[in-house]
Amino acid sequence: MLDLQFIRDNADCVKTAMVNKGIGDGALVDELLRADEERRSLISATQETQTESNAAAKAIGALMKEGRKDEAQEAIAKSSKLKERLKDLEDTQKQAQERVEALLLEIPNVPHESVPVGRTPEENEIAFEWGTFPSFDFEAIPHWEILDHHSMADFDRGSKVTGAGFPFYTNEGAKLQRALINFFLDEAVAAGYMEIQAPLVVNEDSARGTGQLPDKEDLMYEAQRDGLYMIPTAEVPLTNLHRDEIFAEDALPIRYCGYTPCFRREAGSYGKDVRGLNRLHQFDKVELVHFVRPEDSYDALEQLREHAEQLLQKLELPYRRLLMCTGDMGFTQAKKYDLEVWSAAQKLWLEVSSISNFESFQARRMMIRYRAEGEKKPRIIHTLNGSGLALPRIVAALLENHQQADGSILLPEALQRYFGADRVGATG
RNA sequence: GGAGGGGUGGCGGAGCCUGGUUGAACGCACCGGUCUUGAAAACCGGCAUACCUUUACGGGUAUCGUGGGUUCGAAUCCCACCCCCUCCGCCA
Repeated sequence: MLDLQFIRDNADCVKTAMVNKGIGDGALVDELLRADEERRSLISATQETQTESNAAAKAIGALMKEGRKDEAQEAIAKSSKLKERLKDLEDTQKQAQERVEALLLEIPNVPHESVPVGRTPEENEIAFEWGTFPSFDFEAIPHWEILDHHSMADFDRGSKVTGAGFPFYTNEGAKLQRALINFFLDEAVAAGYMEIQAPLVVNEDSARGTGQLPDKEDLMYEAQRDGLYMIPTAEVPLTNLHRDEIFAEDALPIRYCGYTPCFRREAGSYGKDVRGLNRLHQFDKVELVHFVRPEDSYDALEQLREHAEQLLQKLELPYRRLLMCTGDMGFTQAKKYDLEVWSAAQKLWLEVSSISNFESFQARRMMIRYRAEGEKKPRIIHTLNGSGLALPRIVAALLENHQQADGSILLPEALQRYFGADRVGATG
């Protein structure tokens, strides 16, 4: 959420941001400002009455001590009346407060000035492309056929045991998963990230902290009986790790990496482009998270992006980098890149990483702060995260781009020692 | 799952039975100052967070796990929930 004071001072800027993000016409901002004015006047009124009441109670205490019972009784009677008024004021003030908070949660983050204004995915800026498309002297086979051919995954039994979108990985398929996870984690640790193994379910406060709640509850599987949510990404536990904390300045930056399965309901997304590994309810991902000082967050964003791109280059996968336009970047982000790999048989781009700077938007809600050298008041930090990387589509791209005429898949050199062989399906 | 104990400021730790200048003793840590050639010690002072208000200085309100309640007044009494610890049981 945004700083209320910031919205007060920059109402027009926030309205423009909402329009550019395609979230309403900014009328919400005026509504919020009105509600806030009401809230503040109610707070003042309540506090005045409270002051009066506190003073009265103190005076009664003094009278009782001195044994002046009659005077105390008189004061008590007077104070009781005050209390009724206070109760009413407190109730309306609380309502006003809740209203402001609810409205505040509906105001999206303001895009960074470098973000292109646009409404649709077509208006995302293709900022960079790397690698060349493979050329085959045979018909390129889609990854689901390759998986089947080498018995690397079992979708049918996954459907039987759990449901669509929950495949089993088998044989070399399972081993390839493990190889990729280790590769991604080792690369992250070498780049200075601390490895974390996080809980796979989180409570409601955490889901709210990173912005999955309210609004996006359809995204998550829920263990209703216990009030817990299965994580849609490791971003949720890794960022909430420091909820309600105040860092010393020299503790920053903090950089975490974590592997977790991710669970997404993906309600209503059935149809095309969901074949094979394109879109699953459960998938594996290594996530990268940064906690940084505000002045460092845009450098951190580029570092994060650079790290993720390095992984794709080491995997020898042609990819492109998109700078997301205002309309396609989401509610909580200030700036976001997507990395997409080329799927050589499907002949389409698959998103494998999403790298975002949230500035203070998440951290404010989670009250993650730091004390700047020589400053009394703690400041809100900036948070960022990025995938490094999401597995299924990487597997799809590896299989499709690196397939050989003999049906085997030649693995990129960086991955071979993790996989323990130079190719998948060596025996044909 | 059963029985008991406990959650207080950056940390430790009083206060709770017997409600009344207790936002909270005391100690440690930390910051500033005096002293000192320098340091240590000693001494003096400062040292939570959010919000409201004020041009500013300042003033005010709330917060002792969380949320309700009792009361003129709650860290202190009552209820619910969450978390931690010890013992027993069960179990990877």
